[in-house]
Amino acid sequence: MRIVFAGTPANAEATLAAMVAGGLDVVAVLTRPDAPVGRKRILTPSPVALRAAQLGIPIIKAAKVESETIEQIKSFKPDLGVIVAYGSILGAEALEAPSHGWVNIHYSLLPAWRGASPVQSSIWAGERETGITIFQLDQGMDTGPVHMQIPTQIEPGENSGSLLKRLTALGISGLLELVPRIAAGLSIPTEQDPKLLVSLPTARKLNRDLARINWNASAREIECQVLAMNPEPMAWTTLGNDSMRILDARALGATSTESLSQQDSLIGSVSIQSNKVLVHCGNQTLLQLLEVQPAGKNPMAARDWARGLNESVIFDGSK
RNA sequence: CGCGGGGUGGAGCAGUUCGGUAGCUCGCCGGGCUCAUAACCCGGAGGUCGUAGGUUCAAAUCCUGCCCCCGCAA
Repeated sequence: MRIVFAGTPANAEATLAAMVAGGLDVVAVLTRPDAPVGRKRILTPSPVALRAAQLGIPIIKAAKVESETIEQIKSFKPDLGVIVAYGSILGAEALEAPSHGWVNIHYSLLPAWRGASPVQSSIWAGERETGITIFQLDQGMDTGPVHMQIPTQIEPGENSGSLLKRLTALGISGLLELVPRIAAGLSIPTEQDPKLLVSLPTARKLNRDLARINWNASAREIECQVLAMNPEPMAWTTLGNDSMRILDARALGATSTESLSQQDSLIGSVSIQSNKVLVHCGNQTLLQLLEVQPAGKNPMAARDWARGLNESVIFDGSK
């Protein structure tokens, strides 16, 4: 099987590397163009582009897959396309470029959480199980027929970064198993339930506004939000004029609000109890901060942050 | 030249405005108290205050150059 691989970020890069290491014949790589990165806006190739270059695989860089790009793809005479977080939609013509079409590794159990942010969305929703789905790409948004799925538990306290790593590994093992079956014509994908495709929520693309913490929510809801947003775009709140990122936090059991003073029970107020940094959230719940990052500082343990405080602190309560 | 914050013993901070030989909360080491402890008490080690130069009797503190880290924005 001559395979064209499309992808852009780190998890796609890991998948590409594993495919090659696993003996798959990747004849070309499609990735997004170099993009400015960081404060200095240094033009940087995507992780996939860097890996492909290292592996000596021809690279096609394109932001949109249009006629010229499609011709380039076709010139490699691919049998199958594999796409992982490429970052752009493939039209009908592009879908037909490889003779067996494209398969996509999606990081949820479709039809749940189709869309741009399946990993974050499932954590934010507080779900306990997720997984990977490898499906035949069609023109819809993650609506194609499913080749295989591998479920996995979401561990307590697991954030999007670590979950994505695990799902990437699952996707790789699934793909390495699936490709030979596709080549042999043995994998017959099953259609997704059309009713569920419509009724289940989609995983919308996250942005900074969605990552802002509303302390009126319950501690458990905020915990899920914090874990979902880590590492991107990272949950945050404000303290006066400065922003502060919350990297890790846990909702406490419902029992510990009693010892708080009146003032400490204001929404968003921070108090210290037996070495725990607690924020009073909505519905009489408490969130224990574990790791934070004030603007301009490096990430630090919440305890360390609290140590340097001179006065009582109240986060801005709502948006 | 996008905007902004910051570099002070292992950690997080104060001190810089109005120069005068380093402080707080922890951690660490030793000892004590305790049934016990992340609690408490006593003692101790550890810092050329990012770096280079300048001003001064004297610089963490004032002036200049440089390096590094980070938030926002993109």
